[in-house]
Amino acid sequence: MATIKDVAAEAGVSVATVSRVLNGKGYVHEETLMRVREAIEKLNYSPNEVARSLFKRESKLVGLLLPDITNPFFPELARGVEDELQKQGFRLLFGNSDEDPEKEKAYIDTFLQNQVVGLISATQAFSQLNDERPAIPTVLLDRTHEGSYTVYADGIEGGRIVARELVNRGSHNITVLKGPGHIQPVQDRFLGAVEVLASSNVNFQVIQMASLTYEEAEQRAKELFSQYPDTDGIFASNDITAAAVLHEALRIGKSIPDDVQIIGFDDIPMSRLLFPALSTIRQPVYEMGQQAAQLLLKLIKKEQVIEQNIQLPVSFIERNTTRKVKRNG
Amino acid sequence: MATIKDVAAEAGVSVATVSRVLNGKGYVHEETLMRVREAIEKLNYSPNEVARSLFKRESKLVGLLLPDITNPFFPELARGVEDELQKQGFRLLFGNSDEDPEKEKAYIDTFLQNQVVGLISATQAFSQLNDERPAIPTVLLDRTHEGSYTVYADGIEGGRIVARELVNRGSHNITVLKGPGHIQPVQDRFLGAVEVLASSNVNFQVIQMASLTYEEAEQRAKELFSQYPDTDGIFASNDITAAAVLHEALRIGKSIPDDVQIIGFDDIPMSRLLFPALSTIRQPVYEMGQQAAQLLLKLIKKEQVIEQNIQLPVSFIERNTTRKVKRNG
DNA sequence: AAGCTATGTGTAATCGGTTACACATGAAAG
DNA sequence: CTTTCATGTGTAACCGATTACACATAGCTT
Repeated sequence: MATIKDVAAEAGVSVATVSRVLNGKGYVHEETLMRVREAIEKLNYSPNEVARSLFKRESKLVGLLLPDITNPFFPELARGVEDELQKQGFRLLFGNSDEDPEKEKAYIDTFLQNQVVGLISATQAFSQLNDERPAIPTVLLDRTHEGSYTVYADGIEGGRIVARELVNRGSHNITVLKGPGHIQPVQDRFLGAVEVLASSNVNFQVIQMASLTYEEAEQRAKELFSQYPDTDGIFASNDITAAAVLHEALRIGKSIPDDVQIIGFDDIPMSRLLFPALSTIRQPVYEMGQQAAQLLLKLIKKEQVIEQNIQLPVSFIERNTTRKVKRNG
Repeated sequence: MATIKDVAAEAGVSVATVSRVLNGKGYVHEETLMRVREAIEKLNYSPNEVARSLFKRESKLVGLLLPDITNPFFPELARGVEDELQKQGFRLLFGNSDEDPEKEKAYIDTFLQNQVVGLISATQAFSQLNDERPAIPTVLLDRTHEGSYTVYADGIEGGRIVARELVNRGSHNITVLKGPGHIQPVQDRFLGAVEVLASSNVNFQVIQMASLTYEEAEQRAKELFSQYPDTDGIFASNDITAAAVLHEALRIGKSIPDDVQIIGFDDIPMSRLLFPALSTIRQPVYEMGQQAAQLLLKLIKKEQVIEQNIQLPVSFIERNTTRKVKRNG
């Protein structure tokens, strides 16, 4: 690899001059400029970003921390972040933490050691790092935390919508599969749903889940149908859970949506491919990633940010696990 | 952030000594060691990886290039790679290229500028960079290229299995949705399937697709059923395509698998959740990622590698889009 | 007693950039 | 004719680590 010295020698100038043309700052004679450009071309030179980072004390890297890219909710998020950062020449250092605080810390440490200019985290553990938060711009994504910059979808409203739709479409006996309480956005969905259910004229019960994995959901779904056989409406907290519930319902011979309506949350790509296609709440995931990246970019450039917390709207996606609503009575 | 100088001052030694304890090489007096450790602890010091990289001329970073993490095939791959590298303290610089040579080049350039020690690429464009291949250890993943280190699944055998299963389970009129020919592993599946079909006593026809996206597949599926209404077996080239075909088949009232059998390829997570659950060829995706990482690690450490090309076996996953095979006639 | 070797530590060069500062030149201003 | 300023370029310090090399000390060997 050619260095700036090689280019300087080739062009017959000093390294300072080469650096000037590289960065387009300071005076450089037109002719010198040409010579340097030719030398760069000839040697196929491109500057060493590491040396640059060292001097500047910041890189063109951003750290992205996710719980698990394998969870179908996250690839779109990551893509939104990446597409937005990439435009500005930033690159992504990326890690899956599995919500394990140890791993989390290890990643953050090495990210910082690599002098990332910013951090985006969609992990719960991260948002709980009260003390010792990294001193660089940080945006929480799909998580919230007092005093942090955050981008998230309106989970409360999402939960309300689910409850309303279930009720409006005729469910009277609703079971909510409640996700782990320590995950804020999941908690919000639950709260929103309960708020509406409590003020509606329906029965409802809650089954607490320790995780939102397919495996646990399969188990809970069995319990659900044996414990509450009269359930005619289910809020599944996320689409993966909903998929498991849907499968179990079909397996035991329920007719969907006639016997039981099911609504998920997230609108991950597979939801439309389920059978029956899953009615769900759509979060604008890709856009959330983009917004987080844009917010981070502003923080990095120390531009003024108007909103510290960006909340994006959710919407109901009607598919075939809910009944058609009757119009005009 | 504290630097090595701060630590040296705190411990009353020179930076060289601190460096020695950091790297555990060279002589350090027991007592000095203690003092330095305490200073490190006290200042909460951790070495600047950028400065290290500059001097050593290599980082602890590996570049990972994917076509699109949003394609459900890739998250597992990425996870396999990451988990394996993470164990050895390597971090991932990651980019989606959309198979766009421009983007591809931009990513590779910046990866190199950041002095990554190795590269893993699952993109087609990359494997076609004949000249000007980066001079650092590189492993192609799910792609092949003469003279490169590669990790991939046995697509030919996978294609054969599909054809055999379709035929053995009673299809006589088979349509193959052939993926784009320039993607080697996709081509292999096709070749394997044709090899078996040609020597079997069945009719078959081929529909060429320009991509393997859901959108195109929806379109082609319509053509398929109108052009070849007698089709009773479909090889869909990947699971996403299979999902589209399956939906279209159900939409026009075909009974699956009685009227038409469908087999996909990849066994992405959604496949088991489709209805009917999709019979497919499973690639050991996570393991492929791991193997690629392990191979790369060996190349980086200049250990001897026995196989330049690692081919992993595929297997048939029987679910409900294929008919049960009759045993003992 | 002189010479070796093992141990322990510091000085300074180095990696490849950026930039403060000094200096030179020529044109314009007074 | 001196002063001033814009333009153009080079020298060298610096970012934060690593490491070659020099040097010092102490214990062994012969």
